[in-house]
Amino acid sequence: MTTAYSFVDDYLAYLLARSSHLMSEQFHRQVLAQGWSINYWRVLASLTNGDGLTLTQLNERVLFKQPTLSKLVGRMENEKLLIRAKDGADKRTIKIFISPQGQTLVADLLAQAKAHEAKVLADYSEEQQQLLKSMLRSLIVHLKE
Amino acid sequence: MTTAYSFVDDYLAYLLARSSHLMSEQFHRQVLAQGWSINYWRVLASLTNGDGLTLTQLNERVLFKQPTLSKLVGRMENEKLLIRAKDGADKRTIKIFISPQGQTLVADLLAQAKAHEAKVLADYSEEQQQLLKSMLRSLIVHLKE
DNA sequence: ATTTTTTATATGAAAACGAATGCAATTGCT
DNA sequence: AGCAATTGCATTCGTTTTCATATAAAAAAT
Repeated sequence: MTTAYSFVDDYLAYLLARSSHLMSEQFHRQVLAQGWSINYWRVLASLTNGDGLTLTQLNERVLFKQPTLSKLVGRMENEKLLIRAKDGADKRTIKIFISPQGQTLVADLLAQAKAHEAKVLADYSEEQQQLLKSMLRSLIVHLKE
Repeated sequence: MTTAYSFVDDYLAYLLARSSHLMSEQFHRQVLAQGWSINYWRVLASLTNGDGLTLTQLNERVLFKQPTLSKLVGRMENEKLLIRAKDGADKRTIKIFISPQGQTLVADLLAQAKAHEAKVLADYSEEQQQLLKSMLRSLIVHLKE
């Protein structure tokens, strides 16, 4: 018998939720302390890789509900962090880009995020770090079916 | 060079958030389809192991903000899923128990949750499952400092 | 033994969220 | 081509969340 754990401590969904929560919380305090919102950070970080995403594409990465993101993007556009542009091909979609102001902000936050991650993972070997990440990537692919 | 990933795909906080989100979302749909709220499930699941937790103890497990949980517990008490009792020792604290109605509900949901987890993890070996979980437990302990 | 600080919970006002819905553009059917 | 079904995004409105704060009890300090 090796059931020394309570239900949640052996329940994958909970272990993921809890580790995610703790990991993000630490960094979020940093972001908040600089006067920025966590949601802003999440949107900007999700936009860094490409040249613009539609709202739907962005929503898939940023893990919000569509009305939430729609309003959030509106606010961020008002604050000149994003640019919303109609895309030629499909007239229903909008394409969302990071503005120059957004770029400087996100560059700063990205550096901080990497530094935070490095600090958290400092006690783990490179192999362990890559193993954990690759297991999570595998799980994500698996869950997307 | 092995940088085939965008920032977020190599960022642990994101991998955790995304896998957590996907893992929970599937089960949450089941819960919602039965007319129950996700937050109810989370509270009940977090209460299964002991004989009552104080609000603060419960809050640490359930990952909400304190006022959120306070009101949530109030609602759940109104719906006879929980029992709030003043604890003798410290007159400030309340102790929260699952009611008989709550017990039958949570027993049902627990079985479903375990079945869901088993289904998701079916393609992974027992060793892989335990490795992933133990890595997450380690990370959680590490993040709590 | 007071006073101060900290801890545990509750609550009110304001903000955010999300389900439902609306509208417009696109795709699929026949 | 014409009509139905679907997709992409915005908005409304009831509910939930949360920040700030209140209250009361316990612990710490003096």
